[in-house]
Amino acid sequence: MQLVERTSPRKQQIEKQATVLFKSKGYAASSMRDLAQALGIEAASLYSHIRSKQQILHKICFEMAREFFKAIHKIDEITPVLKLQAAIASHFKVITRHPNATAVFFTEWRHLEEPALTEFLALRSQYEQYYIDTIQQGITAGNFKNIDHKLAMMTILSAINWTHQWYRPTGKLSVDEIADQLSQLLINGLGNTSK
Amino acid sequence: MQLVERTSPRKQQIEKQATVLFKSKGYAASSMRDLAQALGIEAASLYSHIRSKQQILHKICFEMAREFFKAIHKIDEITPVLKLQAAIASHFKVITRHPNATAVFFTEWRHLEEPALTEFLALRSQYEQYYIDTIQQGITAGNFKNIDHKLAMMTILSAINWTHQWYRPTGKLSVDEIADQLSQLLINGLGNTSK
DNA sequence: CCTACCGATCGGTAGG
DNA sequence: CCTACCGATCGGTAGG
Repeated sequence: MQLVERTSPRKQQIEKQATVLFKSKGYAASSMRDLAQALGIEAASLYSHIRSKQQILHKICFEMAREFFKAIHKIDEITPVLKLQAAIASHFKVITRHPNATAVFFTEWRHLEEPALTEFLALRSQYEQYYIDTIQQGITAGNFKNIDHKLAMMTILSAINWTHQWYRPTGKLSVDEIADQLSQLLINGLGNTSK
Repeated sequence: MQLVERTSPRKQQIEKQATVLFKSKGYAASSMRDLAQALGIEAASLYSHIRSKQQILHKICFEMAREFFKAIHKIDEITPVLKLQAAIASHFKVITRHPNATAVFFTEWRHLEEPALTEFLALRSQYEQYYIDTIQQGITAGNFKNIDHKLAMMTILSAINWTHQWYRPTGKLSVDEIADQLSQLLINGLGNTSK
């Protein structure tokens, strides 16, 4: 007796291929015929496994949203500096673990149809609030400069999110080295204060 | 006798409206019928003024590329720190002056057809190289920490580029204040070193 | 998973 | 700037 609804292997395969396709061509420019061809079947056959093109996008976006929230929930640091460092590292690692899905998440979410779009934006705001709060705490505690919270949050998140554009597992820097250098750059700056 | 080829007002109007449309729906999801409707004419009538949908995208992307290069060419600072500060401020100001066109530039360039796409990517690399070189100079001079050049360049540019997502002329921070805080955050970091 | 097909919409042209 | 229209392609369904 199977109580948990499982995703069939074929469905997973379709979703995975769709993720690759959406990433490379964008959601709107990706056709179901492109997707079917990549899988070696007819377009009509896709609909035995999936409901619609939109549903695939929905799944990608909301699964990634969950991954980002999970990353934050694991953080058990107390001081603002350590919290922010941990958040930067965890967020970056979600991107490295799901390079295609996070790329779609970042660039294609706006093709979500209502009410999913509104729900998605609410989740994003909620996530951003964690960073704003942490920055606020750091300013109050005297650890951070008194800088506009939203500007600081946007700067930090955009820097991490942009890694999906250039990070390659085969690059010379390891995942941990990039996470460290990102934290270092964002928290301590590029300037050399020892001189 | 008119030697310089001028863009007719109607053509400009079409391109401006297309920029707004491409920004809000994305290039692929924007139809020429959408564009015509926004202008109160029939889709077929657009082609008296413009050659194709692709040509409009091409113009937007390459005009903005020129704007960004112009911003850099004006910089006459000598020290790496001042050069970088000036570059950040100038780059951000191009975004504030062309909020719609830069949004399309950032998100829709990948819908350029060859050979324009390859040409565009070459321009982008060339532009990025200016930042990499400046960072390299700063490291050599001992002004900057010894951090991966490409990572630093990507972090800086992504932070500035992302401003198009949240900057509003009606916000509480002025253009100069944002430029200052961005430079401050990227060069000196969020951390409060005075404590 | 296929064949056959639907109505809708696409970018663009002909000709005025 | 319009009417009329082209061939191509779209997401998706019916029925097996």
